[in-house]
Amino acid sequence: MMYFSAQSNARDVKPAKSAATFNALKRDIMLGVLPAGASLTELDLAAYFSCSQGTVREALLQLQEEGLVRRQGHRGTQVSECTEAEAVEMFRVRQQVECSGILRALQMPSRTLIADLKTLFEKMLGAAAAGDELELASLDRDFHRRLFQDAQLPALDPILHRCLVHNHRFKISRSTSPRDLVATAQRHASIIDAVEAGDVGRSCDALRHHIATIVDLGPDVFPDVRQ
Amino acid sequence: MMYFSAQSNARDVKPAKSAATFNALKRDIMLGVLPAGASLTELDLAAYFSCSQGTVREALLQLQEEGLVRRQGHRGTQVSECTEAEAVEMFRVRQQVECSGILRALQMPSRTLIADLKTLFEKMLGAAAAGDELELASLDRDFHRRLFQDAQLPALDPILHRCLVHNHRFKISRSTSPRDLVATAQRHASIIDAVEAGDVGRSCDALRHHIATIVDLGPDVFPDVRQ
DNA sequence: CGTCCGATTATTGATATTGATATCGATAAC
DNA sequence: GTTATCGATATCAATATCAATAATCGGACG
Repeated sequence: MMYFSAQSNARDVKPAKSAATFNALKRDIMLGVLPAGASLTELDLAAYFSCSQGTVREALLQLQEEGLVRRQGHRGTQVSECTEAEAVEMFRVRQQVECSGILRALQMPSRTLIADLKTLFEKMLGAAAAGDELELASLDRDFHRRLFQDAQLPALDPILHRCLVHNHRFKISRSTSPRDLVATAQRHASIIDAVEAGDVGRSCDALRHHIATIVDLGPDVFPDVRQ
Repeated sequence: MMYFSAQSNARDVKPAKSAATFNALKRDIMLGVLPAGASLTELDLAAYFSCSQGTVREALLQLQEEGLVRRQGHRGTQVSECTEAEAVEMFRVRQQVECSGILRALQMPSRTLIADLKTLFEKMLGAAAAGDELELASLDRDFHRRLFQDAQLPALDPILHRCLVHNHRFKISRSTSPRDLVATAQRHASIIDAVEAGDVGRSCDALRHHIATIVDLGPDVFPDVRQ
């Protein structure tokens, strides 16, 4: 007999019901099950997810914060578009923000940085081996945000997160066939190596190259990177 | 006798009650009345603004989306910090995003762009003359976002808005004395001139210089701009 | 046949109430 | 004296209900 809750996973301190709605919608939008432009009404979602309108609204507000939906008062909520032009600009923002971040992070990295990155790297390899592209993207966000966390620029984190979500959505929308997810995960190794070595220049270069080569956007987007 | 509502101000098409709470809190945070780190509890705010907890929550979620507060489940809501390092990085993001934006905008500007910018410019001069630094900042956001609107990159707009809000908050926090607001407003004239002339290169340069010289952050932040 | 006005409906906005969770201090056991 | 447990309080989360608003459709009128 068990007198204690089996679900006391220390991870995921957010067992909220709105989170379940949020995650389900996010998944469907990221995978294209809900196409851009699709209308979402609060009461329909509430009925579908067996929760109240307020809970749905909270989930929709979070989705809006990640740029996945667009809410207009009294005119409904629509799934946002995901264009290449926007993806390009977000990749550029990422390059700028993440490279500035790694410069700051390496000046005083937290003691667990390397270990945390390696743990996430292992999980990414696992997700890639399992063919779970969505989980791989989520772990990739965790990886880049963990690295940026040591930059001590918390106000920039939501911006970075937004770019990461849009980039992943764009990448998944472009993946016609089962890509080589393992190679995608493996691409983080050089970043970890450079950070572990404490080499600021090499870390910045590795990160810059990593971001520039996530998807092939043509030679004009990142002129300084030869792919 | 009045047969029509006197409050039918065409402006502010969002007469929502949560907006009033949002605006009041935003004002107090921007002006430093609510200092960084201050705790905000939903029920206290609901009592103060004579509305319900849900309404307050909606306002707080909007504030979080603008980066003015930080919400932690069951641990309250705190006013966020506003550091110089973050402001610097956000200025850099702005330079990147707005300059890319103006390049796209000038390829197919909407017919009302120039007129809209000039209208906002006049309003900025008015707010500056009235000494209303907060209104001037709000109009400055409208100006830059109107310009960016023609870039057709809607997913980037929330990022730009967030940077603008943080930059304005930082600038106001730094303004010890009544600054020369008129000069600040006047600084937008050269951008309008270049855009009206349709000169892409000059527009981009004007915008880049404008952003780099909003506040004096030292020579290392924007090395390519001689102030 | 087209246009304007009004009722209908769909949708979000607001409120009050109840429930869940975390934090902190007091108390008792060791 | 230290630690562990329990309970009180503060706070957020969720639900149900009602109100306000905007889009839509159809008929009357010109």
